[in-house]
Amino acid sequence: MSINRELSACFERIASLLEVLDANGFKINANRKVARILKELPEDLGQYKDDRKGLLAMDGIGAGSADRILEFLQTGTIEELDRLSGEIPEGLTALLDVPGLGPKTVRRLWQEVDVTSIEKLQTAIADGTLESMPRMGAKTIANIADSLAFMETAGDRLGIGIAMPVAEDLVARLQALSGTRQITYAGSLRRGRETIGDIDLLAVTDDVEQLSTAFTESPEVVKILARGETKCSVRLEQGIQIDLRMVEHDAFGAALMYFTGSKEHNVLLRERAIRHGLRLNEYGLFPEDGENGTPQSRGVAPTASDTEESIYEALELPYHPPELREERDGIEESPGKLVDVDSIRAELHSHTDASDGVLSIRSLALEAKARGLHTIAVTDHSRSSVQANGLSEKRLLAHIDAIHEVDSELKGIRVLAGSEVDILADGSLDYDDELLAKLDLVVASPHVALRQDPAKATRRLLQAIRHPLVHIIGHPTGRIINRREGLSPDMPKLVEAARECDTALEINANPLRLDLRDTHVRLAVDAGCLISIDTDAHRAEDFDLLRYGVLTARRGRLGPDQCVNAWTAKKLHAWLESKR
DNA sequence: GCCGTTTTCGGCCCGACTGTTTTCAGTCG
Repeated sequence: MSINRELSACFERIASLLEVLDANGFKINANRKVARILKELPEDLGQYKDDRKGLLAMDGIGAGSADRILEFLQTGTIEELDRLSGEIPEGLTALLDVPGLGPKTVRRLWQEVDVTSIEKLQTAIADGTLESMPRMGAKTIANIADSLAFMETAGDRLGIGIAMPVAEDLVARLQALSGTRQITYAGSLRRGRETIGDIDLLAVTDDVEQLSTAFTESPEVVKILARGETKCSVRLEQGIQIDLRMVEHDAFGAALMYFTGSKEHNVLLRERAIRHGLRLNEYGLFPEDGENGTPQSRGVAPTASDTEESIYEALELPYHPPELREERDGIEESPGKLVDVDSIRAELHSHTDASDGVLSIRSLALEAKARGLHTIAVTDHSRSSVQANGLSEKRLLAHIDAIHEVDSELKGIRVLAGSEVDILADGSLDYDDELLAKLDLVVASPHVALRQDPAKATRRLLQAIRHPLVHIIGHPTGRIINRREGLSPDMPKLVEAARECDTALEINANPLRLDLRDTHVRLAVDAGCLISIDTDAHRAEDFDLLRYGVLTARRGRLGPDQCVNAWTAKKLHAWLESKR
């Protein structure tokens, strides 16, 4: 585990321990916030060992946290964490992960019936101990038992590539109901996060009963978690939780903003509203009149509510697209122009049946042309990728000729001869320079030795970035979401070298990869680095994965000027030519 | 614990639903 994740886990644990000890809620939140900051930090925390000022410069890290981070970097432990851990039984905080159990209940379980672990909780349910507790009725106990059973089967957060089709399918079906006027997904899915905890739907309907019934009785629903006047919540067989909120048409913008989040973004907006003498909730932005009760219930007319744009405007803020509503995104800075799916005109990383794809060169090119691209690069695997049927030098030479032949036959699209060349463990490339120079485009990617230590990985990738014949570094870390952590190179160093050498870093759009990840993209964009968004297509439908790469790019604030795939054919080809 | 466009002290977002109670605490997002 990287030092960043390790430290983040320490602060997360401190927060949980404080929570069970019933400490000040703001103090708990402050620790959680530090945990999130450290988890997302793109650079290695090790470099802050003697840099207290650098730590304090991060928004959300104060003197207390800075000192604890330094303590950990210098001694490997945090005294406060050890002390808190000593006050609380070992397995107790694990109970906080049980849906429906919060700190108050966990504390009561511990102090009243000596339940201090998941195992003891199961026993206490089975032998009836739980029933002896006040305010612990049959329904509550049944819900806890159900949550425990659910936890045994539920795995990691859902990848966006799984969640998006589920959400779109459900939205389409509910949209078709006669009473549904408007329905869309919100939450982290709309923000384009790489993984999703649950799916949030937001709807305007003339028939609450019809929509609620259709939703809760969908065939894939295995449990109804809640069903109220404005909110329903269900769990699907895949273990996905889906919340449906029903709102009035006039409040759709406020509700969409609220349920899109992030929570932290909402808090920033609300705090700003208060400073402007306003009050923001999911029903609208209201003037603050000092009266008790919610403004919507008292019939106060909102200053803005029907669209997100109108609310940002009323708060005198630039509009923030959903992808830029994370805690790390300030609210005052204008996001500027971002890439979108329509602005992508070139695919620079794709495979044919010559290696591990399924399409012929010609079919692949026609697929690209049908999608309005002006350029497609065929980049089959190199010789070391035996598992992917990588091409020997001899096969590659013949392949180059075959690609150029298709290029000369097809009108309306340029078909480039490229290769996805392995970056070997020592940083050298899988073909010699003479052969690489014959290619129109070289994508260099790591496929093996993905557990290298960070220093080695950094040297390895720097060597590839600086190679004069390399255009793009493909999926730079090699991570697979939820399955493989991949390399942890010193990203600021890579980004700096990439900028100097005019080498692009790839956002691999495959939802299992999304590599570069959003925080790395941001770092690269800020450094002035070139970025390539590619689908790594192995079959026709893979071209549709582009959207996930674009979402990640937008989360990193990538504009069309720095995205080589958004360039005109002339500009793109000139850049490729400059490395020949 | 963090922070400052009235503050270095005193704030720190807001509402829905559930279950167990007879008016609300706890949890969640």
